[in-house]
Amino acid sequence: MTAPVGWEAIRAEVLRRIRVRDWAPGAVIPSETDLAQEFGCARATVNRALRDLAQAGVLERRRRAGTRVALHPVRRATLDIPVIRAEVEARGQAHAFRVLKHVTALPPPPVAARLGIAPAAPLRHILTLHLADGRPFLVEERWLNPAVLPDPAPDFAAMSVNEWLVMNVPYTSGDIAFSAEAAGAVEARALGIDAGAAVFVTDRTTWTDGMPITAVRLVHVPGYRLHTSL
Amino acid sequence: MTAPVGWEAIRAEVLRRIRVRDWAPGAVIPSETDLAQEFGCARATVNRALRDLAQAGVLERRRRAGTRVALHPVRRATLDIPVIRAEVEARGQAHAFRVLKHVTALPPPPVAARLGIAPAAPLRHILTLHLADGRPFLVEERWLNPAVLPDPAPDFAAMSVNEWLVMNVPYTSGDIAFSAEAAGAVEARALGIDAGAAVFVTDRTTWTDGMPITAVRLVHVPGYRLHTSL
DNA sequence: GAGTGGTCTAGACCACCAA
DNA sequence: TGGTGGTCTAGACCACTCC
Repeated sequence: MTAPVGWEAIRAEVLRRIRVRDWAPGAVIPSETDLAQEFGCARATVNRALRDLAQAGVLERRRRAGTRVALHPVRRATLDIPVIRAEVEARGQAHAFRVLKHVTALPPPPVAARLGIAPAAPLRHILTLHLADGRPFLVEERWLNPAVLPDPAPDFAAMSVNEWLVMNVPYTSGDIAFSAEAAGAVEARALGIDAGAAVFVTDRTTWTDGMPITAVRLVHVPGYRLHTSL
Repeated sequence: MTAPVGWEAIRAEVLRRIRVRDWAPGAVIPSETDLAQEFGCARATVNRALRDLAQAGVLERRRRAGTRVALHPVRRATLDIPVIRAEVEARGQAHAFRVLKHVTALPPPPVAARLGIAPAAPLRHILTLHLADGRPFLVEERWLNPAVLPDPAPDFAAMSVNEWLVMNVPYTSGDIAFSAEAAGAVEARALGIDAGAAVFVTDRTTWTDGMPITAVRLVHVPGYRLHTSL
């Protein structure tokens, strides 16, 4: 065997051994120390390769117990979630948006529950239609915690809420859910489609340091596909 | 300032400086060497923290050019894609499946194109209904390259194709697309829903070393949600 | 050419946890 | 309690690329 050089080569070699069943699913593989000796490199280099594979879901590592080949190989894919404007422009289309509605109101109970706030706390309710080359792209329905807004509130007609938040309240934690739903009347009219058409929906809720920021629901135009690679 | 200890503390401190606009989007931050000196740690530790943030999409790093705060903060989420059986069992439900159809046939041109093979090459065409607690969960329509099957072909009535592939053809590369569609007649009948209902669809194509393995289309029962966190 | 990040080394200490 | 992975160090060389 030619000795692998570099942590990527070691990763490739480890993958090869898994593929050819040299190391079977569930089996413990040699320790970092042993592999470093076999490959003729420092343990840190082996560590780098194995850590990468563990993050990818191929290996499971536990102190003392050692490193095992994952029994139920969970494929882990990464999704890029860009600003809507960037997503449209990445398709080579021109982005524009129109604020359809902007009020302060009480959120419906499910939204309040998702954000973890009292249902009696009023939030900004903003409905935005995003356009790609002038054609409807998606409807953004957002409930926004007014506490994150500066005193002279930003002009959401100039910069979309989506973009303002990303630029001004960075790195929040949150969760996302994707689903397929039948378009409601409001969304259908905004998107120019028939009510009841199958639409791709993204529900996102974000916090920063435990403070709820926003709950947003993106209703994409029919035909939208969310892509990624393994 | 209390000196951060450990690469995670350094990552947190860097994030804090970005959040408070100490380092603005697009701006170049100090070099690893400088930060290591400031934090009183080795450069490798700073490197670990910055590399992690770059992978998360918060920073952009280029040799010689230095490290910049990302201008268009792309959120990067990771999706876990388990075996269907594991996904059902993770909900605390019992998994079962029925093979509805299993033939050798020519794939429709779009499928052949996606796999990158000649349209005249026959593939296995397998339609499987997956059940959760006895109720329809999803329909799996798969086109499978027969070249990956061993000579006594596995018994897909005992182990689903999905699971057999994951256990026997590990770590392929591929791509995934998610979309919302109106249920077709066949899928609707199998899932026990009305044709035209909005269904969540996963399209996955996988290769190994450039050899096409399979193209699969998962049609989920209405109400299915794909979850992840940021 | 010079300065950046990318990587590797040889060694060390520590947290954890199965035996 | 010993062996494992997790991390850190201080130093080094290299690849890349902007100037």
